[in-house]
Amino acid sequence: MSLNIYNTLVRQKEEFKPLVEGRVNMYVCGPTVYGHSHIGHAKSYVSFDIIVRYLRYLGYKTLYVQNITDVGHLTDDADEGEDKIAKQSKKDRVHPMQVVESYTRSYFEDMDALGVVRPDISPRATGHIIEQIEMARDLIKKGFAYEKNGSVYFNVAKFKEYGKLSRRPLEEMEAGARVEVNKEKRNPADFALWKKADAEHIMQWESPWGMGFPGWHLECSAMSMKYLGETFDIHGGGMENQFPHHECEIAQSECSTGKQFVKYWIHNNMVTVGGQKMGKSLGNVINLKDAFKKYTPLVVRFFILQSHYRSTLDFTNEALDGASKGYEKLLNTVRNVRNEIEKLGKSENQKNEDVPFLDLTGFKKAFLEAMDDDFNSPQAIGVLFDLNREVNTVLAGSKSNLKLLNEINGIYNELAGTVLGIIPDQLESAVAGGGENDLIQFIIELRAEARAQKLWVMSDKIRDGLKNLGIVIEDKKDGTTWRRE
RNA sequence: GGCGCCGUACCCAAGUGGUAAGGGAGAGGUCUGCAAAACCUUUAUGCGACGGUUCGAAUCCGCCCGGCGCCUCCA
Repeated sequence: MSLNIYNTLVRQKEEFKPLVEGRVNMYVCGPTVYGHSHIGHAKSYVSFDIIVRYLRYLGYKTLYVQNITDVGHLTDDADEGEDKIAKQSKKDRVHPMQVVESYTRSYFEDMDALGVVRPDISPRATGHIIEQIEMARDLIKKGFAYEKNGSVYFNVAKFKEYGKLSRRPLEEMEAGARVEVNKEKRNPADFALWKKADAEHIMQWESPWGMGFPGWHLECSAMSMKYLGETFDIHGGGMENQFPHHECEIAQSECSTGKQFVKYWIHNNMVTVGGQKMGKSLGNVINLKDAFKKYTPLVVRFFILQSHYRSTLDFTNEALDGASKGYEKLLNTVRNVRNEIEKLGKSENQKNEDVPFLDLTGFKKAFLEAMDDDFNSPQAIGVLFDLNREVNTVLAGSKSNLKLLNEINGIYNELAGTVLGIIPDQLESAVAGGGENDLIQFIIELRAEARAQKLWVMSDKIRDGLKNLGIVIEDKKDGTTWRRE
């Protein structure tokens, strides 16, 4: 089977064929850095993270570009209102660039915690003003844009295919339905490539049309094409950006180059909170830094991957708690496999005889088939749990050997680790030595003696005490193991 | 008003023509000094309602009900 991707452009799954054999150029709309990241960012970037991870797993040399928007988004309409970053800088009483810097760091901090692999290039809009001006100038020269009072607008009427992504025919759009029509525009649907800046506007640059700043949509076109070429393989983003953002990107890019802009458009769905849209206006935005206080980042990641990227994800404590338990179950098995490997590695007895049969190849195949089908991570995780059950059975039995366990460990590392990114780098081992671990091991030995003498009150007290310290004791046939909660 | 999505057990969630994955929770059992973990069994003749197409539909078509999103900044 081969990789199939749901392409918004054609509204169906298509077999993935890169423009250049063995290579993938991919761009994803990044965050506007004027506040801490929220769970919506988490869903989006975790989703695209497994797409990048899987493409790389399949052997594609993947160049992943994700912008940082540090200027240009306005609070109301795309072309009106206040600059959000400028607004935040006034509120925090710091320079806009300081706002941008601190929230950019915050963003990467959160994404790192979620195990999101960093983009190869994270271009900033303010670092590409020249490219944006150049593109606007080119579009004027080619007759697709016009200047009016120091601002530059894209003339939507000049691009017949406008609306092909979002399937909104221009003539059916109600002009000024909710936003007052800008008098400078020839057509209400025209959008700004460049905006004239007032004197008090802090972030502004010199241009052929006077002092100003770039329009919202321009940065993504200018930066993606700069690093990925005039036509590239994949462009991703949130569904809410299909219109107008991505539509405008297509219009300005294809008019500028005369070529197709993007081959596959991938859109991820939104997060809801208690069934309601999450948004600033509703005041129900959940920041990641807050969410992480209650759920570890990898639980959040696992929770996200347990639903498909094109489905909405409802963020509730009940659902998170369920995911948390399931995740722990999966991790427990991986931990036990590793413990067993260390233990067997040290012992003389390799227990080679009668090794149970485990169809690891079959599990791997099922996993990959799920991922091939438009990155169906929930189904892939289902396969992992099927495998889990059989591995637990092997672990509970007396028949296993190092070779089999190493193969099992390899599969977990490959599928759950490399592809899904849900196994932490550091998974404590109860067998490995080291200061605190030795101490815990010593306490467990004391308890073993108490148990040998049937001093149940004492042994239970030790168990409870360790539990209160976050250390869980498990008595097994061949001894006691422990793990941190 | 225009465009679009969704409705699967108590909760979360795959499945898009061949007879309901997986996780959580619940019940019973095995193991255990007791726990915990793990394993086994069990929990939707049923996939919002009603019609239709088909040998066969959760899956396709129609209609209705309910929820949500976009059209305005948002991942």
